[in-house]
Amino acid sequence: MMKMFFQEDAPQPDEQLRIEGISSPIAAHILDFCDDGLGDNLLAAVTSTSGPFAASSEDVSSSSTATPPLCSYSDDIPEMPFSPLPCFDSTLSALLEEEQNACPETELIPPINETLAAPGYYQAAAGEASIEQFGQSRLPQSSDPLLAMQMSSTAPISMPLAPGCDEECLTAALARGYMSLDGALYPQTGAMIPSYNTEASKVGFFNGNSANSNGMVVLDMSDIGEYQRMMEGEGLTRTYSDTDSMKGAYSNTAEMQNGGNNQDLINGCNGSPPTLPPTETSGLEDSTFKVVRLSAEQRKEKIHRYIKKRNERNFSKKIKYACRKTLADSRPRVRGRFAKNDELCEATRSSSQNHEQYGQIAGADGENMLDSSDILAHLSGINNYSYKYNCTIESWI
DNA sequence: TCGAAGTTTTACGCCACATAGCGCA
DNA sequence: AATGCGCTATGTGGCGTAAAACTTC
Repeated sequence: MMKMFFQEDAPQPDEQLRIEGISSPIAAHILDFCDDGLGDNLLAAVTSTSGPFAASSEDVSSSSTATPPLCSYSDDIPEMPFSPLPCFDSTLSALLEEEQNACPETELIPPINETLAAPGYYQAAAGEASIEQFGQSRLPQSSDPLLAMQMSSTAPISMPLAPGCDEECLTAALARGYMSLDGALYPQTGAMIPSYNTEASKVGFFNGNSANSNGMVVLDMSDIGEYQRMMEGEGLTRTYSDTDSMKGAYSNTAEMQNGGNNQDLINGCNGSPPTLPPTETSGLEDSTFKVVRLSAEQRKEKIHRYIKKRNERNFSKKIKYACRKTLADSRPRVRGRFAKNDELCEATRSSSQNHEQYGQIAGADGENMLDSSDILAHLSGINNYSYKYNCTIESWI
């Protein structure tokens, strides 16, 4: 039934991608079950925060290349293709959790981007192996003054927030530590990014006020929450409803809506220095931003709730029926496929006959005599097959 | 810069059969 | 209402393979 559904009823992947105007299969996958308004928000999040993936292949034709823009920080840092997944996943995770609470059937839906969302991924996130996953969050190590200025508090590198991305998204991203805290959120503190430090569970934290030459402070992931609390206590927390902060980060409304060179602003890269908005028109004045300023207590509660949910996640494959798994594990296989019991019995009998003949021949001198386990080894799944199919054993006895 | 060739990665179908779930008597 | 029977759909894991993605020349 499922096959019939997918093959006959459901749009083909490519077709659906064209329909949805999404170039990313993952994004299309997400939209499959997010068509109740949430999908709109998600789509908005994708289109506004991840420019390269925002348009379909047709739309991309207007640009010079369909490939994501590459960051050119400095010579000693390899260029990394931009990927919208981490931030998007962070946003999505928070959104989906709410959806799952509302709709139990989502349990049957495979989790999106499990790898990125898996708890263990955080351990690797700070390592080099996974750094490209967060390419959009990398900050330049260049000595370019302009880029350095981008890293400072006065000219923050900010993550433009998608219309419809609510506070939950924000706290989710904050809790994961992959969304910039700079600019729109924490203009005085600098951007938090995954560091190049290979130590697990640590993130680099750029602090414009730091005495460190790089202005970078390394925090444990567990410290992020503490940092959040600290900032709340200092009254420095700003939501993205704060128009002042957003002005510095994103004052060009048209640019926001177009998605335009969002990545340029985010990364301060893409080969050329980011273009600072020429006007002071705040995009937050747009009616699409309907946000509520939360109190420190509410914010803390949301973050705590998110972290709690995250920790309670089960990212491993869900086995609905353990008995079926046991059976499947013990079921005989032929080239990976389940084999009939009769076929196995016949094959075993045949093997046993050959074994008997071969044993008579090779066993004369005691050499080259095959052990019964060698024959059994040719039958996939035979190791666990003795629970029921005793015929194979009996045939040798 | 482009294209061909080769390599690697990813996604999915296939298989048998116990079992859940349903309708019917 | 409870029980038994028959039928169908579902779920389970490892392997092969096509397709996609990537690399090299």
